[in-house]
Amino acid sequence: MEEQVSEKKVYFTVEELINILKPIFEDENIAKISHNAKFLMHLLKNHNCELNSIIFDTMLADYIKDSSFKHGLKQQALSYLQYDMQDASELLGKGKMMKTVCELPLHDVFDYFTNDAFAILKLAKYHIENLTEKEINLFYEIELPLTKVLFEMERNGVSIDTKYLKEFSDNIDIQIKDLEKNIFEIAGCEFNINSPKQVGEVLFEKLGLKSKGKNKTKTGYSTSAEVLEELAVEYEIAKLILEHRHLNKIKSTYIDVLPELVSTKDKRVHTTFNQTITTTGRLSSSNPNLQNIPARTEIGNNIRKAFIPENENSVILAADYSQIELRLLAHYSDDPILTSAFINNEDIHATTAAKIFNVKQEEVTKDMRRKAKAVNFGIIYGQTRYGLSEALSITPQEAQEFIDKYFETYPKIKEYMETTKLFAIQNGYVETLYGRKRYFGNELNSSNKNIREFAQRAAINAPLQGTAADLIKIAMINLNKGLNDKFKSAKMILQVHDELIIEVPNDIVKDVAELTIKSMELSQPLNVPLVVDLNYGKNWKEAK
DNA sequence: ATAAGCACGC
DNA sequence: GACGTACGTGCTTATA
Repeated sequence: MEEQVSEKKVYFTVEELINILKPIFEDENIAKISHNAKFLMHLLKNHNCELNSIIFDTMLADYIKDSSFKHGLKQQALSYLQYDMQDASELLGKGKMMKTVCELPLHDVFDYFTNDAFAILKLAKYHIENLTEKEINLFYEIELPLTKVLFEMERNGVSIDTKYLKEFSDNIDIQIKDLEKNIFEIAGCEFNINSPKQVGEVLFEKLGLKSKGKNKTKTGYSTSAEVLEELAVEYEIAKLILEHRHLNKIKSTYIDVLPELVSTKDKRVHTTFNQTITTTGRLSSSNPNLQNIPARTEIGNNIRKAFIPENENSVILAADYSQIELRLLAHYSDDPILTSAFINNEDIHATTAAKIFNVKQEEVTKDMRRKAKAVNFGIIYGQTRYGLSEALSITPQEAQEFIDKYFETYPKIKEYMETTKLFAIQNGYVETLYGRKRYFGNELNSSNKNIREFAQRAAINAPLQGTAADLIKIAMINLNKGLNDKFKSAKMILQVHDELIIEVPNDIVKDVAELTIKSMELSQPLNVPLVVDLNYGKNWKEAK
């Protein structure tokens, strides 16, 4: 009770600690082993200390070994070493009362730190002994070098036009208020439009609207976009609620949040790219998530105007892979029609449309192309007739006909999918071009049809999505090296799964564009061309 | 704090 | 008869 408020006792400062260790951290001739090196690199860099010569990272190694688990130090120590490590919260407390290590006597934290270090060393040994040659290769050729690239990208951050967002916010506020007024008028009462529960009660009880399809969830009425869209045909209020939801989503998730996250130090927003989260090998982005900035709707797309270069002497350059997963499907299946379509640079959805509708390429209508696009898209995910019927608003029977026709057209794709499933069932995993594995446990043999078929679809998708992830990671490593060597003033700032965003000074934009395409094409590793689309402009929207 | 419902991206 | 596209993050509300 004696250390209630005001004066926190500080036993030592982070600076003191880091300065003692700085000569070691920075010495290139002293190899280091870490758990989550990127986090430590940020911590040290914030105190002007580099972390050089990281030769192993137990978090990355565990992710490579099996992406489906959590990769925390404590979990790993328990499962591989049978160590039950002290939780940080036992030492520091949690919530508001949480202390920093500086507020504890050194000898109290000493045990904790030495235990950590000891566990990391033991785990590194464990992993090095257990990683296969292919996994070691994935580790040293891709994941470990990528850590450094991601670190630099996170530190670069991205410049945000806060003035623009403020105006946008005020503007959208007026529209939201307006919608609100109209909705309340039709409803004949006021309620919280942000509450699905209240929306359901108003629509289905007070107003007695009838939905044709299902409109129930576990807990009550469903007011999902799917349900509201169907209602919107007949009822104005459903349309208004949809619009309200959309505007509110855009405002509360992006417009009002991004400006708050601008760092006072450099006026830029710094995301975290998580390297060990997804089961397929993709990155994820958080705090904020800059991989889900709106793109589909006009209003959402305008958020991208807020992503700008630091000054007018630079541009935002965006480069993305064209149809990378379908190209990988062509590569893996070696299907002659799909492969030749890519080699001849055909419009792939139109080609598919011509085949499944039995018409000539030039007779393909927009609607046929739209349907074929949905089929192509669905194939990558092992989509069922039900999913496709939903996507196209057709019956499952009709959807099945499309799928049958598709496999008739592309028999080698059917074959590839069957082979992949069989491999997964026999081996319990599937893998990417670079040996990244995804395991399935017992799911592929589950007596539960849902679990079983879900796992089968994942087995089909994982090599495609995962290989695409491998490829862009390699491209990022190459590009980063090229930029650091030749174009120091250009900054890689974002990755969105098949797209890279770079901030480039005007005078070198042509050179950097060329380097980017070259880096992403990767000397054409597939039996179909890997094609990169590139554009630049004064903001992210213009770069698309 | 946590769960549920919903919606944004690829 | 219900359930039927992969992978994520994060908002708000409601409940505890």
